[in-house]
Amino acid sequence: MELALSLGDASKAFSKFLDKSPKITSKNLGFCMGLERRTQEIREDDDDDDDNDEDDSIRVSSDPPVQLDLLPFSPVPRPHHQSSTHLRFPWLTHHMATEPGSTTGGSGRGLDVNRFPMVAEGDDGTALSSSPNSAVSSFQMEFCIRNNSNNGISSRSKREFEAETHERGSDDDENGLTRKKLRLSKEQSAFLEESFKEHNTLNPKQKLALAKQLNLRPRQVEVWFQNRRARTKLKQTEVDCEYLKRCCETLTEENRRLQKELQELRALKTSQPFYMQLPATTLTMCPSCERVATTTPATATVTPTANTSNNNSNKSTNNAISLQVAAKPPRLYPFGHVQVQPSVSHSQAPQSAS
DNA sequence: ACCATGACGCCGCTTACGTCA
DNA sequence: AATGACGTAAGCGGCGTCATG
Repeated sequence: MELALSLGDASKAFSKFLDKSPKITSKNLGFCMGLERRTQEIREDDDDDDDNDEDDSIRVSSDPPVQLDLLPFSPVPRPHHQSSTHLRFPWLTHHMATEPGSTTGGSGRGLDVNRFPMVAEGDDGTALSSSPNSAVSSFQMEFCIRNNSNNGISSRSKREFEAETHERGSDDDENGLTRKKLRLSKEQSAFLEESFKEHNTLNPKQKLALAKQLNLRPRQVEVWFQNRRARTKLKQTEVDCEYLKRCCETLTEENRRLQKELQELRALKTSQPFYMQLPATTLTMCPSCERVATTTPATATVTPTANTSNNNSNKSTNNAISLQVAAKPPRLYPFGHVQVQPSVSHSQAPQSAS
């Protein structure tokens, strides 16, 4: 049995695992088990107050057994020009993104970040704002968008405007000594999410471009991506743990079943008269695990071999029971696109002689 | 070729703050 | 209004990598 357990960088671990097991293809990922219905949804979208949260949630049920087919984690970075110029964003669709003459500052994304003065940047891209955590950026962009599209500010924006105005005032009062909590606007977060979908890491150019477009400091973009990667990893770890837990449960159940079967066979062997022990059935016991495989000339065996690929344990133990599990939990990278397909579960694998 | 050093980016951990029930 | 849980932006230190001398 081969299981890949990774609580660290799962993607690397599993890719290594799969690389080392070239025969383990998607066809072999037949050890199917569903992740149990979790009380906490696996949510890839961190947007916390959208009404359509359910659309962004991944719900995986354990019944009936399902096979989790995974979109391959494809960290292949696209060329920057692809990722940064042709995105469509819902809040821009009708008003700005489709307007060829919109004042985008040449970005083509339709975010009018020039309505308000850009945060001055130093040579290294660091904003030369008076306050290290100046809150000008977040509101500016939202104000631009809403003002552009609605000719007015929503109540939320108004509230934020007042709050931020207050913050700025206090910021000036305290000369930026206290750490101010800057919450990115929904639009900024969505924009960053879209970028994260394209590439979960940033090169300096991309970082600067994003920062300019969102009217954020490059450091903020960098931090956002770091935190986003951490969140993704955390969720992936949760999924991995859940998956391994289910693996363990299933294997325990399988072990219990086989032990019971072994007991029955032993009882049968001792209770049968001597003359019944003809070579019609051959019992082979693995010396290490004391599991029994029976082979009859014409029928199948109790060996629930789930994988026909050559493996060393099979060779070393001859007819020992081989339950090979080679699968991987659903990958969330880069953005949790998990396709859940009903499939034949392991419990439905050939178990003819039982 | 080898080594020391600094810059840089990422990660893990942590803190501080905003939001919500 | 007070409070605790939770999410998240941001700080900090460590580590690996790379370029340079």
